[in-house]
Amino acid sequence: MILRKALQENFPILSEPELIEEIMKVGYIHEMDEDEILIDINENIKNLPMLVEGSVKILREDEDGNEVFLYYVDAGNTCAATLTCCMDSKLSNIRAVVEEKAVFLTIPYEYMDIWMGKYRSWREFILTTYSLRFEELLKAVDQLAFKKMDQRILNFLKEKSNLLNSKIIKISHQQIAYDLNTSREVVSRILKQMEKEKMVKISRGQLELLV
Amino acid sequence: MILRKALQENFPILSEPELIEEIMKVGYIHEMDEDEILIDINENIKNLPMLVEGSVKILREDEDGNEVFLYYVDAGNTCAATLTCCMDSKLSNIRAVVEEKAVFLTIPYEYMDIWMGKYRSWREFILTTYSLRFEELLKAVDQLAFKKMDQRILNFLKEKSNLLNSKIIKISHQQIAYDLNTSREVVSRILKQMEKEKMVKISRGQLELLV
DNA sequence: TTTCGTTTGTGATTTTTGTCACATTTAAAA
DNA sequence: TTTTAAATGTGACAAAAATCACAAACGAAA
Repeated sequence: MILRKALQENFPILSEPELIEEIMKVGYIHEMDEDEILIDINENIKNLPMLVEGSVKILREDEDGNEVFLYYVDAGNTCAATLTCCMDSKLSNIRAVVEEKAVFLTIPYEYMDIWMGKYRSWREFILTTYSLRFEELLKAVDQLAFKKMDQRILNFLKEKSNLLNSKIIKISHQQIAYDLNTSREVVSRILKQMEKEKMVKISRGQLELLV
Repeated sequence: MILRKALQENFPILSEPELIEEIMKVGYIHEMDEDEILIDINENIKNLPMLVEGSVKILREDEDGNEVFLYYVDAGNTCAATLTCCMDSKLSNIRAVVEEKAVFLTIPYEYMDIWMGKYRSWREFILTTYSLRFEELLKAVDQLAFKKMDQRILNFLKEKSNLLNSKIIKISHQQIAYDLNTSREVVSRILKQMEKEKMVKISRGQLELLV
């Protein structure tokens, strides 16, 4: 019952009644707390997590363990990198960490392909997901290729503020540094400068975005 | 006849005979020379170009006209960004420039969705394309996020050498600078250093990769 | 052969980012 | 209240990249 409502509200694109019935049969609800790792790098993924509540941060890692933030996935969406893994049964090439306490609707991967042939709206959902994630990834490329660190920090804060729907962001300078693959000192200096320019208000473990 | 052979050789994944017949009916062959722009930013794309011969370079541009290289598409493939455009009838968010004289098999966009429902192998082709391009894009992110300019140049040359299947690469320092969104001087200096380390041999308008 | 445009070389300087070594501050736990 | 760990501030310095201002070399065309 609750599942049905969650589907209707968050995934209205999935409109075919028979598809919804199938999802009800094979999907199950799963919860995870902030900072828990939903998907790790090189993990073998057997289920597609469709996000019903909360949000997830997608990260990329290099050989030395350096991380870089790619994009957020929030309610009504799922991660394209995961689609790939499920379909081709490959290992995950990204990490997904719960950003806000999350509720998932989890679909065993074997149905993904079956439903592709059977349900028009499932096809639309999968393709829309790819399309959206591709665009998100291009936005990440833009930041990395064209922006200096001050712009990247500002943009990162704006995105996060948007996601949380709050101008107040609980995060340490070190965490920002991890997400943007830079050093804590650099973040601190730039934030200080931004405070001078009345763009943020700095408190311990918290920032208020003023723009 | 030639078209049928081109399909068989380059897109063996498209295995259903009826699909092949449909492609024969609605697809047509199109040629383009080196440096011609196949798709430009903000272009409205009405056809899906499936690459039968040659290769194409995919670029991203920012507001100021700076460019950055994303990945190559070669025979047997198509561009994911273009899929998105065709399906959702959005404008292109990337530029595609012919790298090696190219032959395309062009499909009017209205068939893309129809075939998704009708042909299993077409679905596989589209999803495989998305999956491959997504991975390519992640590789581009890795370069931008984690590598210094010397590594990026070396990697760029290796990719290009691989694509062309030749250790000899005809390119100016300026063009490398454009593709990596840096300055010509930086490229020249780093190449000079790489020459000292016996990694390349520099000639005017040409490089030989020694590693 | 001379001319001219493109390509490459290079030194000097600045900006941006990263690193190191500590000092301080603050919130929470003991 | 005291202790402790995490978070932040800061100056000095190094490294990487960008910018500027030319000089030189080369190849194609006149």
